[in-house]
Amino acid sequence: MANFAELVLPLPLSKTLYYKIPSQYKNRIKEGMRVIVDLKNRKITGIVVGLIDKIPREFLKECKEIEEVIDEEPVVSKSILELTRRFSDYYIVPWGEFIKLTLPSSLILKTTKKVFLTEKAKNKKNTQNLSKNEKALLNFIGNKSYSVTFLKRKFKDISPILSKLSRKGLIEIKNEFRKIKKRKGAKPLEEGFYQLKLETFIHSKEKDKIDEIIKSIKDEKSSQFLIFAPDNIRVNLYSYLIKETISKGKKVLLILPEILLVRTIYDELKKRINVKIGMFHSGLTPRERETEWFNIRNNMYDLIIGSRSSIFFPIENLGLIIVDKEEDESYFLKKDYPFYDLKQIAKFRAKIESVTLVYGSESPSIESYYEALKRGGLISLIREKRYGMKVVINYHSKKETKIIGEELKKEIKERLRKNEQVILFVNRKGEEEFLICKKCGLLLKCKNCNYPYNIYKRDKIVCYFCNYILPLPSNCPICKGVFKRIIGKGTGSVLKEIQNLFPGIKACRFDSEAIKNRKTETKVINDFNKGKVKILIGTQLLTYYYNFNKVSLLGVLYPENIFGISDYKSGERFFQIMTNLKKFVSEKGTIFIQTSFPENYIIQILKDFNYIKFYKSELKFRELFEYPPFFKIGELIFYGKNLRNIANKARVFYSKIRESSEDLKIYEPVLLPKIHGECRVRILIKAKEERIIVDNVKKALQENFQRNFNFIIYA
DNA sequence: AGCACGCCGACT
DNA sequence: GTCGGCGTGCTC
Repeated sequence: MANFAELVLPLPLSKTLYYKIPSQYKNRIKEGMRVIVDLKNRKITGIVVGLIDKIPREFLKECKEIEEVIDEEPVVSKSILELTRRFSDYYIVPWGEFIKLTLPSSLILKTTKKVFLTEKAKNKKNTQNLSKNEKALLNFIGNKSYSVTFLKRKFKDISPILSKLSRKGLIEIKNEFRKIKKRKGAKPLEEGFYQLKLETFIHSKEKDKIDEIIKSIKDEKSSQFLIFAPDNIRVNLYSYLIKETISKGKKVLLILPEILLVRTIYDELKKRINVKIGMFHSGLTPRERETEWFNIRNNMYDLIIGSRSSIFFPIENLGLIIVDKEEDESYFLKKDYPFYDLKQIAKFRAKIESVTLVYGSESPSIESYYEALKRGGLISLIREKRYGMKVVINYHSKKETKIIGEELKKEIKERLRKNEQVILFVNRKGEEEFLICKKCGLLLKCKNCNYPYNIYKRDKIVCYFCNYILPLPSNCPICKGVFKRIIGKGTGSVLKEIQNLFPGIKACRFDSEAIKNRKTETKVINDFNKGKVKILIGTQLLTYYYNFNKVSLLGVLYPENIFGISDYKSGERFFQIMTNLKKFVSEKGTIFIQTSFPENYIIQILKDFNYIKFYKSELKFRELFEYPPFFKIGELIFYGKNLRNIANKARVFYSKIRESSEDLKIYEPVLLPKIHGECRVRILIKAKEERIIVDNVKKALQENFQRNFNFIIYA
């Protein structure tokens, strides 16, 4: 029986720590269970990752006892332990931080600081010569206890009072857990047999190819496939694959990039497959998440449809993982700490659990297509049917103040005359209005994020990045010049212009700002499909929808906002958006692209909308400029409040990694715009192999850099 | 992360 | 003179 437990803590701490197992827990404790331990005088939740008899001698005397074992059953499965361990090592993220990602946040117990009166204070000893405020606080607390944060909110400037009272021994501040909940989720359903509805929508030609996938699932191989097919064909294939997998007694995880798609595909598959389907996305409340998490762990579902975080679900006996719309940027998580690439994790998991991995897309990322061609597993079901669709490329001068040019106006007018509908695509939401100084040309930007301020409610300015709001300044802070308003190019501005151009015609915005809930969403969709709304002005949000009327004109405004930015992926991104938008255009319809850069190669490629052609030209570009898939790029971002600190770290790291003898290209540290008031410094490292980047970054980081950086690889 | 220890500016 | 700012370092 083990005497010690090796624990991982949800902290940016790269080591595991040892704790003694009290005898009453020795029988019960297992790897993957949560425990409560004392760490430097505070209580935290740890995860057991190992049970051992002996620990290194030097730890013996500082080794404390585990205070409580929370779980009856492990919350982190063996394979998730393995997955997170390998992955945290790979991405240089503390193991505990990664395990934390896999659990519903409510399972990581948090302590709050609570204030109690000591016996001394209760007996009114030493309370005579206290200040008015101190007396008031003691009276307020009385026999109860309050959290420090609550008191801070209730009374102002309370910190000095608390520390004084505490020094006088009149109050005590203790760490206490919020209620420990031991929920187990719903009970699993009784074993039942589900009747699989058989459908015959798969053509024999396609069937041959997908039989390979079925075989891989059956043989428990971790092979990887890419299904290159339009939306409807992919969904058909998925439902076939899902049925086949489930009929072999295995489970399926289907990952989609957006909540909305999760709901849509859930509804769609529910109609087709008669099995227990679980749905999980970021729209669930914490309580719902926890329940669903336990339901999944308790084997309630055969198919789980979810967003990104689903990749960490404790699904046993998994046979198939599908990542749909694999090209979607949101799978590359660069917003919160730690950064990670969902597809990378899916690959690790597929390997560890011998699961077949399927990517699906109608416009695959260059990297995935390249890999599928090279390593096999490409299933191409794009029918090169000639569309009668017309692509018009129209020059629109940058100096032009009108958003809708004359030509486009004519086109729209023509459709309206025929009582046809129009979709206009703009890549910005809202009604942007910036402030520019007439005299010195200063564009007013947010001090936290460096994002230009927008005018808000006539007399205020707002940063749409961090929601920082300020009163509208009357003069330029630098030269005291007068501000001029610059109208932006968001959906709101387009709507206004459309309303001026075509009075009496009903037009509507379709972006995350205009579509705040499902009610407005369905209303807009219905109004459009019934023909009440003639012109729909939407952002990229449109690409996640299937259920719109086809239109005879799709207007694309300012596409250079997408392909024009200096990012090796921007061309690909634009082609993908256009592929997604194409589905809204009727066979005889027109795609009208209004741009200041009509000669750009990506615009020219749109003329015949051929993925293979696009792929070939893009691949050549990637090769020439040493971008993925030929070269991998490691991105390391140091962040923190104090720029001097971060700059130091970045400098030390930079000089260290430059000493490495390997074939690396290292780019000098660059200052990035602030996010949430934090400074960021970025260093890029290029090499042919991921491994070379990882190893060298690790070597250069060493122990002194345990936190305050994010690392991710573009592969 | 959060808590302790340690060294410099404004104050009862 | 002290209080308290946050920079640095450690946690079994």
